[in-house]
Amino acid sequence: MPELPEVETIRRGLSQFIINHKLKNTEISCQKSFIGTPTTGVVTNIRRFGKALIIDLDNQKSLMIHLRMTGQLIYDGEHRYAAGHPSDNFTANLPNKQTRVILKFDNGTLYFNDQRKFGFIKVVPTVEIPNDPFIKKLAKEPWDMTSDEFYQKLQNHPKSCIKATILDQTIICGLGNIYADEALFASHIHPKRRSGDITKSEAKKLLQSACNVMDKSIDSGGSTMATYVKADGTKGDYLELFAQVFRREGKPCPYCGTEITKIRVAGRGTHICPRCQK
DNA sequence: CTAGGATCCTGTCAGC
DNA sequence: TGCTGACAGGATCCTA
Repeated sequence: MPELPEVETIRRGLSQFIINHKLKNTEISCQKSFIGTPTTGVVTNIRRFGKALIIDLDNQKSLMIHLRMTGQLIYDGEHRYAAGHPSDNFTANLPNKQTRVILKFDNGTLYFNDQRKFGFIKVVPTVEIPNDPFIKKLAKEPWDMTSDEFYQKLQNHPKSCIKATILDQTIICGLGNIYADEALFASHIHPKRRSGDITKSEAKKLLQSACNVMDKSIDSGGSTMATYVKADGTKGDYLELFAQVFRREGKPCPYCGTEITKIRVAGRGTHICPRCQK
């Protein structure tokens, strides 16, 4: 998905458009994508827990949205605001084949598109959000965790490789495949290292790197979206703004010039500088 | 309990 | 052209 920075970007953007506006109607074209009974109400707040987005309504209900791998939220009203899995849908005429749910507001329409149907929108009583099985299990986000705490968590999974460990949302929350690779590269840690072999100072560096790469992405989120909104259909390459290794296999490492390679770790495509990351 | 692999689903791309 | 397999910005379930 859309990892934490993308969801935060969506949260900030959507807040501008739909807070204090009424959700009037829901159209569902894929049952799997919508859990619970559609509801109506005025949006009072938009929150985020890790990669989950929560839209609170004034009727004690909330919409919990998880985009998983290919989810997108595209708001179309006076302005268009699109975020999530990048694709031509950001500027396409909607709804289209990948539109799974349409939320109609009094001032515009929010399209939930999701190619692979892994994501969902779920109606939950607002008070029950903290008890939702997914929300409940989430660990702290990197900014809220001390490096000692993080180090201890790694020690609890000594035999798991470090990449798998930091992708686990119950251990540290927010990183996905891109930011995991970027954070490991910035810390000069090879993704296949056993978590138990990570030293205290490496853990500290990794935690800081996780904060840094996601901060940087969140900071550029606004301009990224502006690029996509352009009427001429110009596509902003979101990754170019900050990625040092992700999807850069065959290109030189920005530090040492060694060719970046792509390997498989924890079942995921993984990008490393074979020289910088040991 | 852990760690790793299969799985959900659609679409695209490389290789024959 | 058409087919096939691999793979994809995530998380869960199953197995050993």
